[in-house]
Amino acid sequence: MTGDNKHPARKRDTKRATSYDVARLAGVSQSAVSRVFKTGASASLKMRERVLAAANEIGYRPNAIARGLITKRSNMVGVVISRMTNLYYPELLVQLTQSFSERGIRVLLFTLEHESEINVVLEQTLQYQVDGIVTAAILGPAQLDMLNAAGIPVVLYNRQAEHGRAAAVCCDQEAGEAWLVSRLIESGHRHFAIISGPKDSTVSMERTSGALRRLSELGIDDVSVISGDYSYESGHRGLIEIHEILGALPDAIIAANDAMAIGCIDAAREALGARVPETLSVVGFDGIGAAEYAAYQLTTVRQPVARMTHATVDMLLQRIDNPEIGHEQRIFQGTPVRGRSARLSENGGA
Amino acid sequence: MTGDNKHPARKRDTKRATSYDVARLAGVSQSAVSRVFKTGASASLKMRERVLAAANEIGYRPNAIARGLITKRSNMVGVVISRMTNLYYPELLVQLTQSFSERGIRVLLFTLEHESEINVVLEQTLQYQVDGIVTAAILGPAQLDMLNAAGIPVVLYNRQAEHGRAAAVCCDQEAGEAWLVSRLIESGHRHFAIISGPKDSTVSMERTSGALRRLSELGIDDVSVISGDYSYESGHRGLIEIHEILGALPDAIIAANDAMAIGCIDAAREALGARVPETLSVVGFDGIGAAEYAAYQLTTVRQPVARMTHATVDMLLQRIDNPEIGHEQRIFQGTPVRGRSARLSENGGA
DNA sequence: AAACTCGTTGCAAACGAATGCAAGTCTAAC
DNA sequence: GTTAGACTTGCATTCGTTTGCAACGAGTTT
Repeated sequence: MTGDNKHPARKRDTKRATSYDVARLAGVSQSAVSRVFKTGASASLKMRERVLAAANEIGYRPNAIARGLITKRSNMVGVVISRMTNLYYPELLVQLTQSFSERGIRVLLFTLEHESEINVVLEQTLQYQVDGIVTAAILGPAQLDMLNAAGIPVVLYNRQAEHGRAAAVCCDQEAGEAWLVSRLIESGHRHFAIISGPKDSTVSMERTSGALRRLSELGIDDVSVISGDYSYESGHRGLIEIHEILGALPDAIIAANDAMAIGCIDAAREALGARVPETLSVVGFDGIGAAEYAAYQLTTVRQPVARMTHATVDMLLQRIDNPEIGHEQRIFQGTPVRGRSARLSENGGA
Repeated sequence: MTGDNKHPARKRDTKRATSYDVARLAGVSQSAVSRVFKTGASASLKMRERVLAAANEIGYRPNAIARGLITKRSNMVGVVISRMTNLYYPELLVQLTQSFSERGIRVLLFTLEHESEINVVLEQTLQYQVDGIVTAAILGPAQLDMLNAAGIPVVLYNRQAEHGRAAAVCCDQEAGEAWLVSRLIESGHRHFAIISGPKDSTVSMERTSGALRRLSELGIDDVSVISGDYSYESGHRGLIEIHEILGALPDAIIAANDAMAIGCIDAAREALGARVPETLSVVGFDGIGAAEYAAYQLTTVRQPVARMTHATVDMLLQRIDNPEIGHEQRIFQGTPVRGRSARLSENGGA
C-alpha cells in the first residue's frame, strides 16, 4: 500500500529527488545544497563534496522550473520561425540553437505555417516566461506593444519594425540586389524579369524593390514581376509563366531567393530547352547549400548567417540583462557569389 | 523613487501581473482566478466574466512555469536532433513541432554537432522537467537507464534500442534498400558500389547492410563500399573516389541518403562526364525535397515523415499519460519513388 | 419546514529552489 | 587571550500557481 494510484493516468511513479532529499542525506540544510549547485556561491570544499556525493547517490538534478520561478529567469528564449520549408531557415535555426546553447540558454521553438498564428504563439511564449524572443516572422505594432508591455526583449531577424521600434538584425537586401543588377547590366543584360516572394514577406519586398530601383537607375524600367512563394516549384512555374507572358525569355531572371532561382534553372533547362547561363542568366539570394551544387553553381548573394546569428544572440542577451538598451538595428552586407548561373563579364564586381 | 534599481543588471522593471492581482481587482479569491483559467474547472458564468474582465484589464497571463511546478507537468517535450545539416531533418522538425503544438505541447529544441554532446543535453532536458523526449540521436544503454530512472518517457526516431529497450518509430531501411536493389538487378545492373553514411550512424548501417544482403541474395558479393557523411560534398567526393579505385564506373551507385546521391549525380555529370541514368544509375534514400528537382528526379525511397511524426507524437503522449506502457516499436515502410536517376525496366516494382 | 443534494467559492498547504539575514566558525592580527 | 574580519551555514520567506477540504448558498425532495 504505497498509495492509492490504481488508476491508469497516474502522475509520475518515480518522484524526483529534491534539494531537501539531498540535504537530509548529506546532513546539511537545503540552502546549502542550493548554494553548491549555484555557480559562484560560497560553499566550503568539504560541504561541496558531501553534497555532491549525496546528490550523486540519489540522482539529484536541480529543477530548472522551480529555479525559474524564484529567480524570474527561465533561461529560455522563444524562437519563432515562419516558413521553415524555406531552405534558408534550417541553417539559421541550427546556428541559433547552438549559439544560445553555448551561453547556457535553451530554445523553445515555434514554427508558423501561417503568419496569422503569430498571436497565439506569442501568447504561449509569454506564458512560458521566456527571457526573450527571436523572431523571423512579421510582428505588427500591436504585437510589439504587447511584448513591450510584458517587458520582454525581442530581436527581429531579417525584419524591420516601423520607425525602428524594435531591435533587429538584417541582411542588406537592397545592396545585395544592387550588386546583382549592376553586374548583370554591365555584362550586357537588358531584358529582365523578377520572381518575387510571397506578397506578405518584407524581405521579398525589399529585394524586389531594391532590384527594381537599381534597374531603374541604370535606365531599365520595363520589368515584369511575378510572385512566387519561395519554393522550388514556384520558381519553376514562375519561369514558365514568364515565358508564356513574354512569348520569349528575357536575358536574366532575378529570383527573390535561391530555391526559386534553382527552380528557374531547372525549368529553363528541362522544360524550355534553354541554356543557363548561355541563353538565360539566373540569380538568386541567400546562399543556401543547394546553390553550390555543381548542377547550379548559382550566382547569388550569401547572407552571413554565422555573423548574423551571433549578433542576434548578443543583442538579445544584452537586452535581457538590461532592458533599457535602445533599439539598435544591425545591418549586414551579404557576400557576392559570382557563381556560373549568370554570364558576368570578367572585370567587374566585388 | 520607485525602487533602488540603479544598477544596470536589474531584474525586470515591469513586473508581471499575477493571479492575486486579478483576484484583488475582481474582488474574488485567488483560487477562483486559477479555476477560471484552468479548463474544465467549475466556475459560475458571473465569476468567469468578472475574472476575465479584470485579467484583461491588467494583462494577466497564467505563469506556465509556476503551473508546471505544482502540477509536475511542464507541457514541454525535448527534441534532440543530431545532424541538422542533413537535409532530411528540417522537415521532420517542422512536422514534429507542429504536431506537438496542436496537442498543446511546447518543444524544447536541442541540436547536436557531435553525438558525444548527448549526455550534457540529456542532463539539461531533465533539469527543465520535460514531460518526454524525442530523439533522433543515438542513445546508449547508459542513457536509456538514466531516462528510465528519471521516469521520463522517450521515443527514438529512426533509431533502435538494443533488445527493444525503448519505444521507437523507424522506417524500414532494409526493406527500402531491398526494393531498390531488386529493381536495379532486374533491370540488368551487375556492378555496384555503395556510398554509406557515417560509421556511427545506425541508419546508415541498416541501409548499407540491407543493400548488401539483398545483393548477396541475388548473387552479387563483390561490392565496394566507401563511407561519406551524408553531405552532398561527400557524395560528390565518393563517386570520384570510387572511379579512381575501380578505374571505371560501376553500373549503379547506392547512396545511403538523397543528399549524397545528388552529389554523386553531379559528380558523374560534371566531373566525370558520365550520363545519369544512361551510363550510371544512382539511387538514394529519404525523399528530401531536392530529390524531386527536375535536374535529379532521384530514384529513391521516401520515408513517410508525416505518418512517422504522428506516430512519434502519439506514442510519446501515450507514455506520458501512462508510463507503464511497454516499449512498442513501430516500423513504417517507405514509399518507392521510381524517379529517373536509375535505368529501371518498365515491368517491375511496387 | 427540515433534510439533502449539488455546484461554487475561499482557505491554506503544497511544489522545489533562491536568498537576505543572523548566527556560527575559523583565522589572523593585536 | 581577545577581537576584528572574512567565510560558511542555517532559518525562514518568497516566487505564482493548483487543489483537497470545508463552508456556503440555492434548489429539490419529503
